[in-house]
Amino acid sequence: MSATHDTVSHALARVARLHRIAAGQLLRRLGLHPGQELLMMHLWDHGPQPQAQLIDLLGLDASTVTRMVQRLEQAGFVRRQRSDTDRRAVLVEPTAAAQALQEQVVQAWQQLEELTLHGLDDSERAAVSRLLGRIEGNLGPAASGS
Amino acid sequence: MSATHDTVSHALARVARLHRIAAGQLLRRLGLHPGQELLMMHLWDHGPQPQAQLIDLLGLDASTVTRMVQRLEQAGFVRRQRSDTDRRAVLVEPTAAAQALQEQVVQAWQQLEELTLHGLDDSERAAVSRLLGRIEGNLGPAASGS
DNA sequence: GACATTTAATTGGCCGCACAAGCAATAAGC
DNA sequence: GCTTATTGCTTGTGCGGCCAATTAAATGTC
Repeated sequence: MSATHDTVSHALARVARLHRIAAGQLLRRLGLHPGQELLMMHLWDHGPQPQAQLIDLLGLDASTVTRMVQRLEQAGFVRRQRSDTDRRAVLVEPTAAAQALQEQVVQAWQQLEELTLHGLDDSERAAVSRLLGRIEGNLGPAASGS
Repeated sequence: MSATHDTVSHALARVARLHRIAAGQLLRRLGLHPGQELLMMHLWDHGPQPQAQLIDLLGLDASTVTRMVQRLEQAGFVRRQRSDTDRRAVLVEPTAAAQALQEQVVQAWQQLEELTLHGLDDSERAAVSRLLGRIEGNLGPAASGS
């Protein structure tokens, strides 16, 4: 197969894109765009919280989260509220509409998970988790030499 | 750690983003944006080819490739040429400037690969490749049941 | 030949996402 | 107190990426 570089990096990029597309198709009918569901899930899990927290937890850029939250607010899924104790912080909380969505999102996410891991047995799934974790550690914060 | 859903899907999304950021940092100084290097590599590997081919090979949306190629052309890395045999097709070919870049890109890509897989032994690396391949198959074109 | 159909590419619109720069409020140093 | 970081968020800009709709050329059908 010619390809001198059938690297993991290539594969990772391709898989991630396919995965994102799959997620998009599942989430589309719920009115969410891929990426937003991660934020919403954090909100559902940990309750109302300042954006700074979301930024940290999701590992996203602050500007990304700002705009994502703005759009989610416009879509009616979250509410924003300036904190009293710290007037620059913004608290984000899910709306009732979002609560109603939670179940469906979780379901879609399970579908996606099953689609992703279809045909892999338990030990293989464990291996995937473990290896992805290792890679995440490698690419993570303490980004190596220099 | 609370999180009820530490799914592979979550991990995959996070890892892919980290990976993309790492790629971005390595490619930035070369004047390329993450994603473009994949296109260029295909061009280097398989020579001048119509966009349709690139779209197919990369698995990207046609519109994405159109604009990516436009930007790469503006940046001076590719040339576009309407095909004589098929007047709607556009042939894309790397420029000399791009050729000069190839080596550095390949190097950056190797660095990225090493960073990504740092600390994993051969068998683990093989496992990553194999498992990603399986997942890619699952998410791929013939998207499963129903 | 005249027609509909498929294919190649493009454009418009919108989102995720990052980096860079900026603004306002808080905290730290003196 | 006043000045200087530092922190939390926002806006500007630009690319990757998708989908939907459009144009133009090539095929296919009658």
